[in-house]
Amino acid sequence: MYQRKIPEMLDCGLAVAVKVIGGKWKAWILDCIRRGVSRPSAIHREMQAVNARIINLHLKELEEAGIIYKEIFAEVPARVEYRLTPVGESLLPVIDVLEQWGNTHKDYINRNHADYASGNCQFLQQSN
Amino acid sequence: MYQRKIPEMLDCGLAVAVKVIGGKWKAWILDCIRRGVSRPSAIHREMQAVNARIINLHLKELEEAGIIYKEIFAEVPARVEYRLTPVGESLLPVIDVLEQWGNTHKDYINRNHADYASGNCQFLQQSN
DNA sequence: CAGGGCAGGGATAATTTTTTCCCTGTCCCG
DNA sequence: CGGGACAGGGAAAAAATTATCCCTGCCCTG
Repeated sequence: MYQRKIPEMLDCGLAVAVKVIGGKWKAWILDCIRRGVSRPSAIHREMQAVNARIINLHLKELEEAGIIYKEIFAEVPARVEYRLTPVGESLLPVIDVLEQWGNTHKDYINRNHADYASGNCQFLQQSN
Repeated sequence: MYQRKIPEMLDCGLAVAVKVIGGKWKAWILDCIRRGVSRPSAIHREMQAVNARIINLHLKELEEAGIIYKEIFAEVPARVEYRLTPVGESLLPVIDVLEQWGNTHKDYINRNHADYASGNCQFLQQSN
């Protein structure tokens, strides 16, 4: 693990939530697990675009946070499945809220971004 | 502005939402503005811990996304106030949900993190 | 035995974000 | 005029995150 040089402020609820869900692929991973795509190799297949190494790192972070946990079957060969902890379950509706807000406003935001770049933003005050 | 080398995937609502709210200090800034701390210098005072330069960068990003806009009063000396756009307003309940989830679970998460580090995590399977 | 799926991680690089430092102006007050 | 509040940004660094490459083992199948 990487040793932080600047301490985090995890006393604020928002900071904690963003920390947990804010990783680049965390939400996607959680969505996989929620849908039952729970084995590492399955998740890797599902997320072709993302390097397996990184998915593992994110999985570990989610595990450290207590959002998911690992079930290791004493089979041969050993099988691993990730599952949501209760707190992980409680995160799902939050993700849904984010997802829904994003879907509702993503066009606006992307358009605004483009307009801002070209100076056409509706909120840009004219300098007269 | 920094020129991205890897394109973003902003078709997913969740990615957009995280992008908007995920910056290190964005939510804090939005909270300031929501509470009426709307002038740059006032925000800087409120967020002593954070360098003014960064706050400005975040403000610009929020502005580009169309979450806030700048009102420049033609006074002398020029006065600036940031305000939430309608879409920015619509983000507030989302932030509240995040904040509330975080506050409810931050102790668990911090504890779990510590336990995980010391091998005491309730979800850690024992290797027998 | 050769090859492949599976779980996992070290070392290192690339990219992105955050931070620091310091500069430009304008204005007001004393 | 000197000092300070105000709005803003360039340049470069440090820090953090994400990405790439390649390795270890175990097992199974052919």
